[in-house]
Amino acid sequence: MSKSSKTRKTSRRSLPREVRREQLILATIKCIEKNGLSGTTMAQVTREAGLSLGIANLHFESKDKLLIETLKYITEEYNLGLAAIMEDDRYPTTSSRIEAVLKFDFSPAVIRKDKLAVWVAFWGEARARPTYQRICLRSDLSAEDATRKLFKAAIEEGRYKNQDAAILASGYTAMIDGLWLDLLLCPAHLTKKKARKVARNYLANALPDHIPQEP
Amino acid sequence: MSKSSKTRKTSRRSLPREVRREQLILATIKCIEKNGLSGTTMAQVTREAGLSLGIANLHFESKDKLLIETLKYITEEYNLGLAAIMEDDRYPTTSSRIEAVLKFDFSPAVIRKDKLAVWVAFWGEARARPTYQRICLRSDLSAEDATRKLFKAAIEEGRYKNQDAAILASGYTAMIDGLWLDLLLCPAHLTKKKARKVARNYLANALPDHIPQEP
DNA sequence: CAACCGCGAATGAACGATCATTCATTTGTT
DNA sequence: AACAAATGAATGATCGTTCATTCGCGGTTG
Repeated sequence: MSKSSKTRKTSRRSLPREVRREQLILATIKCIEKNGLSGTTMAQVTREAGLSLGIANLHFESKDKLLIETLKYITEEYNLGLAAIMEDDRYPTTSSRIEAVLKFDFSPAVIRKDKLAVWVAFWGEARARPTYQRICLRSDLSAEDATRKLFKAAIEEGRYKNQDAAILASGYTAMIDGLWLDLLLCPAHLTKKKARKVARNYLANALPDHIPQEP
Repeated sequence: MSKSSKTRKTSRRSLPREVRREQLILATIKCIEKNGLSGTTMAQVTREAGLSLGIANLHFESKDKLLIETLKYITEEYNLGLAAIMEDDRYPTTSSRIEAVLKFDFSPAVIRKDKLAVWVAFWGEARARPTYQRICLRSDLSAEDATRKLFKAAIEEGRYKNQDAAILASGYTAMIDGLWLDLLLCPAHLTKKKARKVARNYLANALPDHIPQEP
């Protein structure tokens, strides 16, 4: 009871702009998971958030802006997580850093169904919406850039024959996207554990001295 | 008189049901490429086809049915192409058959932008639409089943260590999906040639005695 | 401490735009 | 002439957006 001084929030009507915006973005993610992007309406989003119809247009200018902020929310969260691994100096070896990326890409927070559904939904509309495409592209290039640096270091350390860091990075990025898609579309056929094994097998075949087949 | 004389090239107004249906499906593919799935309207589809507004509801029962038939059109075309390679007895070796699959997956007919746009658009809505999901799933499992058989044969021939046909097939399918996505979203960054090299590198690392790094 | 007030956040009914669908009518084929 | 295919204006439903109104909060006053 006395633990928190903010327990009187229940009947509060006004909240800071940033709090409302995040409430609405989280509600949008849930709606996209349940109804798809084309089935997501302002009425559903605001009802999911437990707020009134007009509030989304109050804090975001339009539905389009709300969707764009939702996409940014998801991509930035992922890219920040990846950047944290790249900049963390507690990894002593290239090998351990690659292992960390592999673990991160299949961590519960990343492969949550609702977030995967948002990625895939925006991919589907990106070609027709330049803004979506730009955000997806930036995120994709950022992730590929990070892994390319890692693979380049590994290739130099291991003197692997026939390996090209750019090719490996493109392949790894594509495989992660494809595995996320399959986790979403065929969860009964592709488990999280198997997906991780598939990705590990790819890296283990390319960089055998850095990544073992079994962890 | 005789029914065989269909060669009347006059600007017929009436055409067989199946011709009309295909005209509309092809127009739908173009519309999805240009406007996305949520931006595709009956008015746009019928205008793209050069026909009147009401004709889509005449030959398909509803917009939903038209979209489902469009998805089936794309997935069946792909799966038939893959099945043709699997059943063609002119391939003397497992190796040559895998090469044929690799070539097929990046052939001009398969990676045409409009068709890739349709794949990705339906992936984005599949989670919210059981019918879409079922069609995508069936196609995915069919493709994975074919490649798994190929990889199983290769593994037995080559006595590779640490390779699992099911894992390889899941990885190959995921990578192809991911590369198609990147070809669509970042054509400036990932060329067709590079994408093919990425996929080849994956198989060459896993099955070095069957697939060379360079063709 | 209590009563009051003004500001701005929040609300939701109403509006207008968009779109799938229908069907009476037109037009081509046999 | 009889039939079927094709047309497109009209219809009704859905949804994003607006804005007059409501209501809670922090500050002020007595």
